[in-house]
Amino acid sequence: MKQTTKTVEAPPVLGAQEWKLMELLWERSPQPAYDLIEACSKREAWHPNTVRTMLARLTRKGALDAQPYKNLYLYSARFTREQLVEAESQTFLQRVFGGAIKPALIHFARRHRLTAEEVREMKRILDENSQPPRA
Amino acid sequence: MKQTTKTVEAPPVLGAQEWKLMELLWERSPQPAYDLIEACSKREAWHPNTVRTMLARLTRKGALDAQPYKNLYLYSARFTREQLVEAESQTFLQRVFGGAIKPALIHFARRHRLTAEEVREMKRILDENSQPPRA
DNA sequence: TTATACTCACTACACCCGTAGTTAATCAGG
DNA sequence: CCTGATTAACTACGGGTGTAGTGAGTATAA
Repeated sequence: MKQTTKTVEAPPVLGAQEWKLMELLWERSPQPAYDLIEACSKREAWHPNTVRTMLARLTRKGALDAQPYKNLYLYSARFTREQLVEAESQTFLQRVFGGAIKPALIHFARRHRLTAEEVREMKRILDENSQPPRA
Repeated sequence: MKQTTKTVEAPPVLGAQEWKLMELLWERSPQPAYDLIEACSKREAWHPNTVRTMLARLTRKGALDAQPYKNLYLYSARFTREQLVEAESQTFLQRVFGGAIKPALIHFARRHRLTAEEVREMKRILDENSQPPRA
């Protein structure tokens, strides 16, 4: 069997507009090009062909799965939003903070005012996720 | 006086490699191309011309200032690291989290294990920055 | 003063992304 | 069966980025 080293496929890198298109696919998959074009022409005022090109590229990149159905394709996301977010976050961390999480967290916490409620939530999450992995 | 609306210049968007080059300039500015080429050829194994091209582009983009000195240029960063980090973070937040800070913070806090010390620090920062600005 | 070794400038090229026009295949209606 | 509408495919193009080759000017060493 033809099988390379890379067993687990890494999610591809997306551009800003491509993210927006993916959002639609995460809301609902699969979808035919028509629906996506419809939605995009409203939400983003994109030309139909623009959407089609993006669909083709996203498919080629492996971000989407294009399943033939009658005379058209049904597109669906091949990665969850979480997976893409994770990948993009890694890239971002690497680029901007040299991969270190702490300065990033500090930066975000400093730059954005949070409500008392949000602060409580954050603290809770910090506690949940900071237990020394003693097991 | 010729003065457009945009008084405060926005920092340009940088590629991944460009960030690495900028790091050198943030460590020390100004620097002649030679030193940067030297450093890059060690740290990143880049071809001298590659570095020069990047310097030219960064200068054209307004990320660097090229000050003539004798028969060469002294390059210096025109924005602080903090400024670039801020800009890049905004873009990232927008792309990936629709501009919302909370999901981003949650994502980062969840995905990365922090030491107890770091958790304390984060909490302190959260407290510092969440006081309702009552003054 | 001439060759050498630097400096910077200009050019190249592949691939990505945003945006869209053009063409070919096909399905549905008359 | 022919026509019109729709789908998908192919082509295009400008700007960005990573990577580098080539050329032109100049300061310096021999």
